Amino acid sequence: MSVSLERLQALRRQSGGPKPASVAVPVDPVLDQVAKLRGLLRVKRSSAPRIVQSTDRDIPGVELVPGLWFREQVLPLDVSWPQALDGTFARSEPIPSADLLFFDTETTGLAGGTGTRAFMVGAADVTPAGLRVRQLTIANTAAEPAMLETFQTWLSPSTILCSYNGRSYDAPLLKTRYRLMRQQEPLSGLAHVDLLYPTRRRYRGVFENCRLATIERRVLGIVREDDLPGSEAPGAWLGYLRGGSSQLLKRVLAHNHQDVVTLARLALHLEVQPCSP
DNA sequence: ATGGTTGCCCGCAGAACGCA
DNA sequence: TGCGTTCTGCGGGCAACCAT
Repeated sequence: MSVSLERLQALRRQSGGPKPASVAVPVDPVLDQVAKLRGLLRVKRSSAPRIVQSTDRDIPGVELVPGLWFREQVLPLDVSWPQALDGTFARSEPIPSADLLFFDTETTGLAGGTGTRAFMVGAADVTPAGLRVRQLTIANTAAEPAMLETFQTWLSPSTILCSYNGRSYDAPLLKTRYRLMRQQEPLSGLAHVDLLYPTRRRYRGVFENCRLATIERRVLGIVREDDLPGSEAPGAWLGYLRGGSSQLLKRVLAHNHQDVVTLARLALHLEVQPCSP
């Protein structure tokens, strides 16, 4: 269960009980953000966010608009983040941490082009409270424009995208989807640090390959439990679309969550352990 | 002055590699 | 499996250096 959900449910419990009229309920940042996102998506209904019940079709998080699910978690940082990363490892200028947005998509396939769509977008950024991980999942194809629109609100002109092979895969894919949805494409103007290349420079010939899963296991010591391979993600989503269980989709969500967390940790690692010249 | 060798830079083409 | 990026190797051009 997500941290956000627990907080939502706690608030719900609070609201259900008797409370003095004079006591002001503090603004919950998650609910506040959901309200803002709904405003941006021009959702008119004023009902409270739909609270997830425990059924087999559940997707963790809050349903922003029909078919678009949003989940946010804030993870405490186990290390202190510098104000800026020395960009040497990526052959770039110093990278302000506040501008970094680690992101990863889960898609319906590898083929690229117009036939492949992203059904999940995960992003992580460093906040004073910790590493904030936000994820969007669509439960039907009609929700894709709303997902793209929401993701765009996470970007600003100073955003520095950070991904693993995202320059070649995720970003072009998203750009295509924005164009197909007739939305303004927000990615092209942004700086983009792709950790694949500095990782290769640093670890080529050291490990069997430079896949993200290999690097996180061998370098960061992360061992994933019950991880769903990326190749099974399209099937998990399509199975859900056809009325199947959300069990596999939840594992995709966990996989995507771990991916963006790993990106953040890898960036910090490469900053400390720069590539060979 | 001339010719040969060496090293560097640049552009190009193909290979390698990652993504789900 | 397709795609985009980076890396790598290669060859050409050029300058510097040295020997004759």
